[in-house]
Amino acid sequence: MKFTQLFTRTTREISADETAINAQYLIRGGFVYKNSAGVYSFLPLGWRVAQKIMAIVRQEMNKIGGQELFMPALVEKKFLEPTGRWNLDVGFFAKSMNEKEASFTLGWTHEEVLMAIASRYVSSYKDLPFSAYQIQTKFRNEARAKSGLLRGREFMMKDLYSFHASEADLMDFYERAKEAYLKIFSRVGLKAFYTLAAGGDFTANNTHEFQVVTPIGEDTIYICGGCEYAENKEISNLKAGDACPKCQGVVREEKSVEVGNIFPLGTKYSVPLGLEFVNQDGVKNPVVMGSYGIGISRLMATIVEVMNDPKGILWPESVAPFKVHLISLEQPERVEKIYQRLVEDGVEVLYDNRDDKTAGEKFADADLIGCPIRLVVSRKIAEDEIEIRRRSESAARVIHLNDLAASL
RNA sequence: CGGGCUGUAGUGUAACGGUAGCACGAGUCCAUGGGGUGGAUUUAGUCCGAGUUCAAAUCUCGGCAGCCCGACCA
Repeated sequence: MKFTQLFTRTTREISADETAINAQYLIRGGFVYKNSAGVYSFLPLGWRVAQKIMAIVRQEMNKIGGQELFMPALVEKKFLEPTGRWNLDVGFFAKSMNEKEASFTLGWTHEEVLMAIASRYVSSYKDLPFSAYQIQTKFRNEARAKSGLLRGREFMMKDLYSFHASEADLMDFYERAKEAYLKIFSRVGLKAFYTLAAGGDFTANNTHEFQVVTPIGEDTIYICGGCEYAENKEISNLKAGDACPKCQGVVREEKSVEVGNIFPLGTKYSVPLGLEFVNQDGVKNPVVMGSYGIGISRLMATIVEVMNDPKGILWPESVAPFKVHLISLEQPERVEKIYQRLVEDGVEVLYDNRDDKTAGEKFADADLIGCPIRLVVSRKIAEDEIEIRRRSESAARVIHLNDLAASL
């Protein structure tokens, strides 16, 4: 991709109201456009990042047997009434043109919807277990959208639902989902703590959240410095300095962002909705369920919150919009050749080919956009050389062009 | 949803109730070319609606929006 082909542009200034680092850098870099508070468009750069995150999530969900599907955002009243979630004051109700009362809400979760689908196909224990997921836009009428992409009214979420014949089978899958989640967060460069938490509107049981430590987080968690056991303050009796209930290590308090969660729903929804299967003895039983969420857009924002410096973002290579940010300061013909060769080698390159920007501006933009590797071509180095610098490093070094491929 | 603060150009700011101005940005052109360079030139604004007034960015009321605190919260 050539910089001059991008229809977006970076900006130096941003509204003073934008206090969250993720909002500042993502907007300034041209990753997202803020349509309304908590409502964002993903621009070409941001969409590339989102797609990379989604690809990782898909890979890990597929590995544990998740089957991807796609459900409607419009959810009719009939789905949510049986579980008492129609009037929960969470959704945006779709405007109805010819009835006084709205009959659709914009989906903020999809247990009921998928269960309606599943009921068409599940009748026997032989139909279980299975799990299905989607990556879709969710809508929640947040009383207070804030912190950039961290708390939106509209956001991207991966929601997976699992269906089982027994509690034991659910918990077996629950463990595998946990491992898959930890893998996902690790792959996008984050350290996530598996945290015991309350279930909110989803289940009366305790559940688990995946928490990433960062000052902007809205949650408070207690983490053991020894075994990394963690509890959310909302259910915890711990306080900083306490002994870990698991290993007696010292517990510390941290602010954190909930990037994912897993709920052992059990039969909470299958009972009211009548989702049953016949077991081997011919007896009807409610399906045992779990649900598992990852906020894709929140995850993207969290990565920015954790990986940045005063100049901009430091994307991990796994989710960076491009691996390489190539800057031409002079001799565009020469740089063009390098660009073409990198592209032919399958390297994702953002080539800053602008001829009306100064070196300082190009460097500043490269730092802001945050691709892992910066390459610079200029008169200062020999024809067969190129300058390389990792975004995480302060100093650049000059290498021979023949060594370029091996250095990426 | 309660409380607080605030709405003037993309950003930051001025203007006694009396001509909406400045800087930066952005666009164009020229020069420049290793950390946001210099010059010329262009562009763009009083959140919306009522009211008071000869006259409203300014005063009043009502909306709406944004930010912060709290409550809430996959």
